[in-house]
Amino acid sequence: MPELPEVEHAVRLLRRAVRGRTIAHAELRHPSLARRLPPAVLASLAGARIADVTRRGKHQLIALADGRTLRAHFRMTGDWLVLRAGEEPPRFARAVFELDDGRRLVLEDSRALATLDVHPAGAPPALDLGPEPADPALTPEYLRARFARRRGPIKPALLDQRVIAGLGNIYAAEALWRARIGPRVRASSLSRPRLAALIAAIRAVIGRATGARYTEIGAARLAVYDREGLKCRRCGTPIRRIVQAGRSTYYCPACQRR
DNA sequence: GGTCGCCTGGTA
DNA sequence: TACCAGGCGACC
Repeated sequence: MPELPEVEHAVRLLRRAVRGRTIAHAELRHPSLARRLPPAVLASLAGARIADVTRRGKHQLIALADGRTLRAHFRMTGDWLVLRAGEEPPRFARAVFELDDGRRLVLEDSRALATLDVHPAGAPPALDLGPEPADPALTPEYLRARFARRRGPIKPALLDQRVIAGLGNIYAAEALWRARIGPRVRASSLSRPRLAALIAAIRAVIGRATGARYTEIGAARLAVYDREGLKCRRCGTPIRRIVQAGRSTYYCPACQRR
């Protein structure tokens, strides 16, 4: 379940598995998805050839040869499975796409918060996302401008996808720790050098979105996330947990400056 | 800006 | 039984 590297991993898997294939049949297995995709739209996916799979932020964009875009967002627990012909979809299969070669592409999502949308040809999704972490357009000057009128703390601001696309709760906390910036510091108060350090930290923790999954990175590599009460890897002070904008924030109260 | 709701599960 | 969960949009 995904932050940007996990989504990138999923996109690569998906591209390799389904590009060039045609959807033979599409089926939804949860009412919250059915609410988004009317039966007629779902039925219209049959016969569509998959031209390519790309990513923008945490959105997966499945380009269909007829010009439409099938957009998938994993939210908290979504993932793709590719089943060989005859394999049974698992308990948490929320959408099943049967392909022309008999394999089935399954959206697996225990919490059922993931979304699927179909965008008509000629009307690609308008996502209103900021630059990707790896985008050279992500500069201290850019962040200065975006944060200038924000009164609130930096941590929730980093989760705003309109500012930076793809940063999630874990890596926002990790990046702030690396840059030694306290999560409650006002976004607008950060100087250019500190923003430069923050950008470098974001790139370091996200990696190059090489597709390493959180579970494969292993919790041992994380500096603060989910480490409440454990010693800061830099200074030994116990890590603290607070709640900001309804999300957990983990940080070191000693070496992350206020 | 903050809080809640969406859903359902895993874990203390 | 209660709390927590990697996201995000609606609402105040």
